[in-house]
Amino acid sequence: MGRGKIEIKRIENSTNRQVTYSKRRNGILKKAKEITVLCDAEVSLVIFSSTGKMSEFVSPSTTLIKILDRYQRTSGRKLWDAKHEYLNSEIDRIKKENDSMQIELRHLKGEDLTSLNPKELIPIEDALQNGLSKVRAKQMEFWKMMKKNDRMLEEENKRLNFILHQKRMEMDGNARDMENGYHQDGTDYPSQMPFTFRAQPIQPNLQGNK
Amino acid sequence: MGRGKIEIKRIENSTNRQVTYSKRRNGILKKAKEITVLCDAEVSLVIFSSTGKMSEFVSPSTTLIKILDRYQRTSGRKLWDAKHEYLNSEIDRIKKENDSMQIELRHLKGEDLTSLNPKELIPIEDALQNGLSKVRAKQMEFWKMMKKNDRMLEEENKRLNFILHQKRMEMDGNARDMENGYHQDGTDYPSQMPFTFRAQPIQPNLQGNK
DNA sequence: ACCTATTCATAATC
DNA sequence: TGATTATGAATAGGT
Repeated sequence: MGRGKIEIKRIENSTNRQVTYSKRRNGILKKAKEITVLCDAEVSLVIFSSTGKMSEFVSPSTTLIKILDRYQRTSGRKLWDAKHEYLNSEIDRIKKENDSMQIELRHLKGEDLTSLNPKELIPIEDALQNGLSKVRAKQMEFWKMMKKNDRMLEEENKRLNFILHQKRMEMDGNARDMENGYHQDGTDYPSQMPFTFRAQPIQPNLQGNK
Repeated sequence: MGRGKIEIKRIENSTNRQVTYSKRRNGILKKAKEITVLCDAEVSLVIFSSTGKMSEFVSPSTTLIKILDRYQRTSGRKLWDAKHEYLNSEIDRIKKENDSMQIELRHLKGEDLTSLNPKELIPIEDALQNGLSKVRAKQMEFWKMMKKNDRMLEEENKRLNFILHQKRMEMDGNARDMENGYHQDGTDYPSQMPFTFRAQPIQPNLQGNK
């Protein structure tokens, strides 16, 4: 294609070579784009000219890294070294751990039981029973704490009401005094404030941390 | 180029797409070879078809790894490190998943409950209750199956005993015949073995699979 | 997988 | 470099 046929061998004239390079590089890039669109293929293309200039194309649906990853998996050849192998093995290890936990969780939730035989159901039942009693013990604990707290609040309430009542009585007395012309400023007020208003609510960790 | 112009967009007909893919892939590979020879460029080309088949070309003067190394140096973009980071983030992600599952498991087993408040205990209790009832339903299922099996075995037993009894009667008859001078060697011994010893237990899948 | 009309890429030239 | 164009290559559609 072109004004004449050319042999496929190194173009000796460097200018010519350079020109041909540009044209053909564009051609290949175009073709690469086209095949990705037409055939939804995944392409990665990296070209270095003889002068060291780089051109690249990667299908928009992916990345060079993903393609190289897939390359390794498909071809079996390794591009990355020990570090990556280590990380990969680590991922495998954790994933396995994950899977077994998932299975255990499922079983505890009563899912996927069909694959189990009666002997295997026993420890699951035990675990559930045990967990349930522990959870309920905890709830009981909370319950008792709340009840205790309730009682204390009630008592406190009574006490406050009592004090309040007394206070009212005093005030009535003062008011009568004032009417009788006897005056005094309120500097003694703070000491008259009931203790309980300063007390912190008695909740040993009822809300939990979190 | 071709019998008609085509738009550059995904070819919907899959057969057609596959055919076009093959043709164009060959075209690109050829062009890649040509440019390396004509312009002594370095090319790496990796293509995955939509069906997952891989094709590759790397200039003979080099290797994919060398090209990728050069890619990193030239573009400044990191391939190995990026891969590294990706793997690390993946590990983090899975580990987090792991942790949350572990916590859930612990809670279901009644451990680490101190960090929870009463409201958080409810769904755990529910899950346990639910799991327990499912596990017990499964056990009940097994139980029924076993009982049914038992009944069948019992009936079978009765039947066999009956047959055995009949057999003995017959034999007694024979024995009397023999005592009357009618002899025969002991080849019939096996038939004297109670049938029941040969009967296979009827277990419709009691062990489950696995 | 092969065929061929057609479109496309590009070598040569300016 | 960039544009032009004659020519060979690539390939779409059909068999």
